[in-house]
Amino acid sequence: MTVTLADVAARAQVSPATVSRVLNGNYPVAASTRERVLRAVDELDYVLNGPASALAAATSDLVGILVNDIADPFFGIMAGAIQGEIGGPGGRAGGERLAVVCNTGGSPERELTYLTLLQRQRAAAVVLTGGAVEDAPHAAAVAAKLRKLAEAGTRVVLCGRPPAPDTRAIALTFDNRGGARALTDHLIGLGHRRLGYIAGPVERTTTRHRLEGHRAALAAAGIEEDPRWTVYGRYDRRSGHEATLELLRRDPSLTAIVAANDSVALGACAALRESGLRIPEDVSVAGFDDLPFSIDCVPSLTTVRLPLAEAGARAGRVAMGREEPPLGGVASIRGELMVRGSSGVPRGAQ
Amino acid sequence: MTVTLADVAARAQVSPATVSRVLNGNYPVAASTRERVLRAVDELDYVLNGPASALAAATSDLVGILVNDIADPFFGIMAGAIQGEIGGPGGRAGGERLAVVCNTGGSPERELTYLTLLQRQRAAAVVLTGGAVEDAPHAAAVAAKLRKLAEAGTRVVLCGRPPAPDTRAIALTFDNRGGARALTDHLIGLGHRRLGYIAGPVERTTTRHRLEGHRAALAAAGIEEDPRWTVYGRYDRRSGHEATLELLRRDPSLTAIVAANDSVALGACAALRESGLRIPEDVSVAGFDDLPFSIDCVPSLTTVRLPLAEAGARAGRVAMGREEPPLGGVASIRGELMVRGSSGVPRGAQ
DNA sequence: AGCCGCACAGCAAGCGCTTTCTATATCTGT
DNA sequence: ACAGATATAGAAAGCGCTTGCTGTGCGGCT
Repeated sequence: MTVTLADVAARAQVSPATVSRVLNGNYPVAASTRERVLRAVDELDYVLNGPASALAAATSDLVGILVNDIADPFFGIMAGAIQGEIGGPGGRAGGERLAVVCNTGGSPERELTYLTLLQRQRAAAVVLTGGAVEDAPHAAAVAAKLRKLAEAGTRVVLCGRPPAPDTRAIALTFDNRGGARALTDHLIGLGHRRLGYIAGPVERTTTRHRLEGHRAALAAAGIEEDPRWTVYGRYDRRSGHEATLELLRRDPSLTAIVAANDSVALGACAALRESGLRIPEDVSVAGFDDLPFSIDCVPSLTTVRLPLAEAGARAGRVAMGREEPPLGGVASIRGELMVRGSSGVPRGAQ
Repeated sequence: MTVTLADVAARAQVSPATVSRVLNGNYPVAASTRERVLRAVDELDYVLNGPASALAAATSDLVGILVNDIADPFFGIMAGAIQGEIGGPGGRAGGERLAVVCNTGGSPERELTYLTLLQRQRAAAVVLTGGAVEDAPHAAAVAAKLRKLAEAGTRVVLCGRPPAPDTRAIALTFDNRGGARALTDHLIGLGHRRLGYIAGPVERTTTRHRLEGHRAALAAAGIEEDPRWTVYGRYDRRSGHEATLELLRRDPSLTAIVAANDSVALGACAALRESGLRIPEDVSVAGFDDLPFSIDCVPSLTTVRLPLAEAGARAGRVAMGREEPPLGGVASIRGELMVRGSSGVPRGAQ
């Protein structure tokens, strides 16, 4: 039925062992023999049996990439960059590895199940992207899983995610706090004193860190925050739209709205416009991440650029052991404030 | 070192066979025994060895999803929907399958290599999304691969991709031609007579079909097309930006620009604005796909909505054998014209 | 000339699981 | 109470590959 190593061996008149060695190229084989084998492989259209190979060699060429939302370019860009370095077909790496991205949908259980599935497949490496969920039991479960993966020889890298203590996982973390701080500092510098904040889901680290940075800026400027100024939502445009209307209802005198990310900011812009408010004359808007579309918004979005592709590439290289992990296993990656058209001097402050 | 089935069996005082049956749940096992086994599994923290299992059972629980560009929401949305139905962890499907998305970057070789890799892993199913490359040798190679996959028992589904003849692959195709026709008809109906077209990469089916629809509309209206009105590019905003400037240079009297997709349209809008042209007063713009951000553009984008999530979900179900494939193995999925703010009556036509 | 070492090739023992076939209780019906 | 059916557990034969160890022939060395 299906062609096996033995068939190839028979055809090439060599032993299965030799065929295996030709295919893996990690053992001396005479050129003439090699050629004969390769010809047989070709003629028979032989395809290695991955599971069998993985079983015998006790390793696999699978690399898992976990993302929260595959439809969100934030993750797509990172995943693409990681995959580019993993090798995958065409990657600059030699060995062919199957980089697979797994969509957790932000659900802790799914995350855990995927990790188990990857563990089951004896994945060569795993990269977890995006913020973690701040639920103690879950965090512990994930940490335990990561520890176990590491023990089994799977390299674990966190990309854009806070370090996981007591784990051998390498962490490339985004400095969300610092970026948010710089962003709000900028707004305050323009003269804003009443700033609404549209946060992401409460339980996520990213949400908390960005909010903390925002609040640190307020505190530093001596602005007392009104609890009505913060609304929690999701990381999508719809959430930004709804939250903005809510914010406007609570305090129509807001002069700026800081969004959890660019998509949310986009929704916020739409809501403001529908409410008859001009950006930035009436209300300034700021996003986070600097996704490709941000520059094309009208007005273009003031935001914090996160080097997603670079971070992903680095994570990929580290996962493949092609780059030294940062000292201490943790690196903080800074964002860059991008001041654009959506932020301006508040009305009245001239 | 690592815990195996045998260890669990020993601990539960049963045979390995019994443990396997408990885990797979496809053979009667007494409740008391099952419980004992499960307890042992738990205590030992046993994780099944995927490769070994796949080897013995001659099937795997891997499902491959091929996308052209993982950073593009067009693919992200489809991939997410497919994955949702594949089961994956948390999916409504019971069995846990590892849905993996592979990023081909639009490269034919990568596509082929990924297919081989999936064949090597004995994937349970493969879903190919997005347009195909119109290169005869490559198309033949892909068709051969798909045939081989199908022979090996892998279910093959094409989602948003033209049918592959001589293949058992199920195809859910987008009616790009029809959608483009409707879109340009709309523009012509508004009074436009000089329309620029920003196409995608030349060699892609999607590009050709959309362009054909556009031209069919022109022909039906008796408009003779000027070759200067078409520029080929890529499916991203940058390409739209550049192409628009080029179009404007070639013929400043254009009153409308039809873009290959929404991202391209976004870039086109930016270029027009930079050129001091108003949308739609001076130039109308139209996109394709209706990605989430399209409605938030300023003005909001006239485009053709493609039911990406629905199509993906359906493809996923078909791939899992949970839904009957369409008659003849091919279904055409229509888009819906979304008339919004970016298209209007051309200047002078009042 | 004779011996050692090297460069290859083959043997065979698993890797950890699934599954067919077989064995042993435990029922069921009359 | 006994034959036949039923339910459940085990033995063992692989699945297709990798790899440590064992041959074998050859050139180079003294």
